[in-house]
Amino acid sequence: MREPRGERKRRANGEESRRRILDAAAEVAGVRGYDGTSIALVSEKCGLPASSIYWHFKNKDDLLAAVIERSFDIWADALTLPGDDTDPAPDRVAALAGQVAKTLLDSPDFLRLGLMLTLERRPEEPSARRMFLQVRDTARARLAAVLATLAPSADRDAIELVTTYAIAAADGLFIAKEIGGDSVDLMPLFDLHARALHDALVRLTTETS
Amino acid sequence: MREPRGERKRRANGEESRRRILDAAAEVAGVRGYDGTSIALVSEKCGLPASSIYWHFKNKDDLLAAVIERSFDIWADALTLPGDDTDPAPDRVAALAGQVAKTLLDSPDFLRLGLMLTLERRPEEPSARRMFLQVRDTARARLAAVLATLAPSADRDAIELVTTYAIAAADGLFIAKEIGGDSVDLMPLFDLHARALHDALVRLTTETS
Amino acid sequence: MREPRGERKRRANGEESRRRILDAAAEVAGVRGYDGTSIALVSEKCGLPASSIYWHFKNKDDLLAAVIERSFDIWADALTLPGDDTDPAPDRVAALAGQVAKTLLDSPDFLRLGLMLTLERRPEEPSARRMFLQVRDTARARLAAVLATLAPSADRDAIELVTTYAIAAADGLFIAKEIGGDSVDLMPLFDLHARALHDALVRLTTETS
Amino acid sequence: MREPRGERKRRANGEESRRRILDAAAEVAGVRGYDGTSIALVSEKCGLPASSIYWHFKNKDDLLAAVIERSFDIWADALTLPGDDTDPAPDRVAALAGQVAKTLLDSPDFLRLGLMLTLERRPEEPSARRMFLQVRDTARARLAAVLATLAPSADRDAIELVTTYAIAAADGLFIAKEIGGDSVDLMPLFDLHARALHDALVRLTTETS
DNA sequence: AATGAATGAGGATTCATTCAT
DNA sequence: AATGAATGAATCCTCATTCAT
Repeated sequence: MREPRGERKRRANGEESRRRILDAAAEVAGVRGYDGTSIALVSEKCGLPASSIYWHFKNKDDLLAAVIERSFDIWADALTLPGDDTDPAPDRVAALAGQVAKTLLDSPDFLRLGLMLTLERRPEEPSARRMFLQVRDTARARLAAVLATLAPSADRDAIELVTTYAIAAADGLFIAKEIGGDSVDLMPLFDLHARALHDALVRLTTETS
Repeated sequence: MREPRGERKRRANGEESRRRILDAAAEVAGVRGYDGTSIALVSEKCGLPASSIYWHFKNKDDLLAAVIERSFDIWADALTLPGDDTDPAPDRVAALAGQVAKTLLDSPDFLRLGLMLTLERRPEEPSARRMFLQVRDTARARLAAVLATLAPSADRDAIELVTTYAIAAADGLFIAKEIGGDSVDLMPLFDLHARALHDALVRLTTETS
Repeated sequence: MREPRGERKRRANGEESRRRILDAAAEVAGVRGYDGTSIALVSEKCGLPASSIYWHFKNKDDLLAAVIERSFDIWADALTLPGDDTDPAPDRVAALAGQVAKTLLDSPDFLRLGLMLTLERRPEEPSARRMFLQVRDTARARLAAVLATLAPSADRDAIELVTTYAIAAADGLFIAKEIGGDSVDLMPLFDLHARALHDALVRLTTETS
Repeated sequence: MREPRGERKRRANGEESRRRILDAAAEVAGVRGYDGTSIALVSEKCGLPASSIYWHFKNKDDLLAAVIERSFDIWADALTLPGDDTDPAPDRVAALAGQVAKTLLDSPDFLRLGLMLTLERRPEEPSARRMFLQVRDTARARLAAVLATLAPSADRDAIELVTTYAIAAADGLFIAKEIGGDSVDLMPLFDLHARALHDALVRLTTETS
């Protein structure tokens, strides 16, 4: 009915198309946020028509949730917790903080989109937001476990408090970097942060013992 | 304020309409972000037709910049820096942190919208974003000055570093509160933060002296 | 920003635009039904852009409900019940039936669209459908009242039965005309129908007396 | 039917798939009409992918025509014309009408979809519509033949008139039932209808003789 | 100071259909 | 006999903005 189109219809390849869509969506959403991410923009970036995106994902919400999920996996994979049990605690905290700083610099889309989703509220919570909060909670649990080994005598609530602070400051530093760009050197900031965490853990240990 | 008697139905009044629009826009934008804030939504919330919004503001960008500006003023007014020069430094830092925590809880729209604007990037930077970064810088300068009086011997770069960290962690704690809601008690977190800042200042003083 | 367009933007005239939209929508919907009536088609027919249609009507559903409402009013206005109380009953029934036949031929959009809406079922009942059933019920009540005066001794249920039959056969004859076009002559059919109604009324009167 | 043993999971089977598609399409189209019946909806209902539907049917039009054809066959099979030539005419008409009423209640999809198709007009007439009008004409011819045996002396045109009226009122009563649901009792209505037909036939016979 | 009406561009999503496998 | 993937056109509707009054 319609002319067969000059360029060969490229061989259908679901796996690859899905990846291309996710790549494009991650790139766009990491920069423009939920509302700012239009299907047309993603379509343009990935080279597939908008209707093809809907073959792979139920809707925009579903797409962005998948973006968050994959971004987290990539980020979590990059984050190899350093050091071993024989190292002194301060060094381990500092190394951990440095590692987090590095991965946030390397793959910032996950956190940037996640924070945007976190701050926005809309009538129907996007499942992308729910997904972010969920994976963030996973990461938080892991960090709490690490901190617990560093301050074995501290009680649960205290560990939770420090964990919350640790993540909050990391979020804030990420934002500071987003704002300041090259004028912000994250390394000394994360050093300062690491020292703050260490001191807090020490204080907890002595106070509760 | 300007209404001489309470009983008269107020006639068309530019000042008042402008305020109603700003109120509505602040409410919407603080929750939905830049893209999510549609003129139609603001119009509905404030009861004035969309075209009237355009009588008071050049465009959406202009409106949101005005929102940011006014929100900052309200926030800054609420933030009366406590204590005087004779109090001991640790108390003053803690009081300051507590004050910031309180105002963020009371009028969160300013920071929430600001952070959303900060994280988003679009082809043409909205002047609302520029406005936020500008007033934020003002606040930052003030904080740096306060910290400088608390650590007189520290050099400029060190003060800048601590200032950046102070603001970053405050941002992060604000977000933590947004996520956690009632399950997050900001007070002990800001206590922890205050202690971290104090220790950092002390360290700076001893290191550089 | 965009060039001001050669043809003068015609002077805004809400009342007239609304009418033009309704005219176009009635024309399209009377032929194509609910699903087949696209906003783009209506827009093309009435000369106003689709977005203008949405200024006048909340959505497609709202538009079509308005179409039904207005079509019914037009139809009901055209339907001047004939005869007076001194005429013999058979003549009055026949005249009434003839009148209905004539108006259905003249302004068929109302009934055609209404019947289409009636037959369709969708997850969310369109308010256009609800509107049709409502005005149809009004017409039904009026007819029942007329028939009651023709068979004063008949009981309520009997009148209801004949009313239902009267309307049903009229619907069916309308459809027959739609199918058959010029090959169907409605007049003898409505004569037959009138006689059937008359006989039924007579039977009711004698049976119940 | 063709399955030799009950226990085997049936393998790909064209006949069975075709039936499943038709079942789903009949269900959807009987409720939603031509436009409202999307291939995606049928696909979901029958469990086969959309592309499989296109393997069995040329296009949507072809599918719906097949639905009409099969629905008519089912309906016609259910309609066993009752009575024999020795019964008195009034009884035979009443029995016939009752039979029609019953089958319409039992398998209403055929008529509902058919009437929807009848009322809609589109640029290209769907073959489903053509199919409905065709089978409807078959049914009509059969009814005319029956009526002719009941009024042997009536002329062709008179029989045609009564046939048209008979079908039209049946259509209308079907619609009344669709609208009124349980509040409409078809039996007395079809009784009334049967009597009207009988009287008309009698009148024809006496008038023309 | 305000607003009813209008409007082109773009929003997400679904459509019927095709085609290589 | 069937299907996963793809696709252009069309769907309804909202967008920011303008303009005559």
